[in-house]
Amino acid sequence: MALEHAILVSLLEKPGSGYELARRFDRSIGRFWTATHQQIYRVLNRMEREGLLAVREVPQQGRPDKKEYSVADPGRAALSRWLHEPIEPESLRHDLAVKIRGTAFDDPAALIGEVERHRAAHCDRLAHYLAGELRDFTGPDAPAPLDAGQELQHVVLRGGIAYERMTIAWLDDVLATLHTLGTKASDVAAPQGSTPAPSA
Amino acid sequence: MALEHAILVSLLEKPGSGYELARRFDRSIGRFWTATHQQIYRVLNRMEREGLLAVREVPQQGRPDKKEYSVADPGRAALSRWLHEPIEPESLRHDLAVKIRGTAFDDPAALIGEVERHRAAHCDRLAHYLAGELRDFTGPDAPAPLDAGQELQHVVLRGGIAYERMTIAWLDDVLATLHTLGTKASDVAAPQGSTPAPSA
DNA sequence: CTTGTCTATGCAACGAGTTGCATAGAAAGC
DNA sequence: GCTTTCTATGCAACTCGTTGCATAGACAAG
Repeated sequence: MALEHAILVSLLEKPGSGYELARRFDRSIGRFWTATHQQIYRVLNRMEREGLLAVREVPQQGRPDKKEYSVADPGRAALSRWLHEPIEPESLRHDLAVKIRGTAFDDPAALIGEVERHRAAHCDRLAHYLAGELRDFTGPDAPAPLDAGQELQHVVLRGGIAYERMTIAWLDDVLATLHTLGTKASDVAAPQGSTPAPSA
Repeated sequence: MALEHAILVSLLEKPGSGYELARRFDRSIGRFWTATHQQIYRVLNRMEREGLLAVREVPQQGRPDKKEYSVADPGRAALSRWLHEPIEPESLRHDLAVKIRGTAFDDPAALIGEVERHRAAHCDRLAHYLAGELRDFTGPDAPAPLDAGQELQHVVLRGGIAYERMTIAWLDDVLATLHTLGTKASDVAAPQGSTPAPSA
């Protein structure tokens, strides 16, 4: 279970409540993992039961009390053990790629809007990552010599930036392909079923 | 549920049994999705019950009989409906990125082997994709004018190629970072717990 | 003064995905 | 003769992940 390890890393970087973790996972520049607050609360409870985490009730005023979690020694040991285990290179699950191949059996032009939406979302993320990089690592307000943790966060962020740039370029390629197919529209695989293609 | 849609696309491209689907999902050059045979059999059964697929028992000699699935009209319609729905841009879940950030609380040098292993795996995949591209799309044995389905498969494959190239370059960046941190080893975040760092 | 948003936590139910095991005939290698 | 590998399907049990709902006080906008 990698969520467990992601939580350990995040809590080592900075202790916090389930709510705060959920927001970090949502909005963190390093955005290397996603999880809903439900999942996080459930895993936090389990990890606390197993002694991996320590909890501290923090009373607050003007807002509900919170439970601040931090990593206990067994949690640190568990993380260390995981770091020394080999893991499998991840396998992609890319919905949009499924849609692109699926559009061979539908109207290619109909996918253009969707691809453009995705492209815009990836441009947003890229801008967000670049702003974060400037703020935390390469700008004038960044700490002068970065420590090891910051260097590692930076290299992960560079990965995110490279990913977004690559994806945007690929989506441009996809759009060009869809436009080309749109012009010579009629060589779409003939639908055998309920949705006959209007022959322009 | 995107597995359902991936199965529809794959069966439209070519009908086949659960076993064959599992192998396609495993080894397909387009490798856009992963699933175990268990999951595939279960979903195939459900989709058949729902009338999305048609089955044909195919007796074979020298090997067990198989059930060849193909897409029925309602399945085609379901795919078409899904293609016209917007989907969210996928969110990454990158174990290795978690490990990289986690190594701030451990020995950075210990991760080098792991990262090299991943790099090698991505190089293999890239070689595999490039071979497939040459065979199916750009080489002398490829069909001369590609039809729409092939163009779309090609652009998805180009995405896979771009992803692997980007990843390999990023892993080189990661390795360089880890080596740099290895030389100035002692500014690792001081462990507070059970694993004291050996000061080189 | 009502609606909506933000902080903060959680239950219940469901769906997605994994792991281990079982069956069973054919072929290939040791 | 034995083990392993390949084809082919499936059950059972489990964990992981999502969705909908509930609570509850504080604050801001209309």
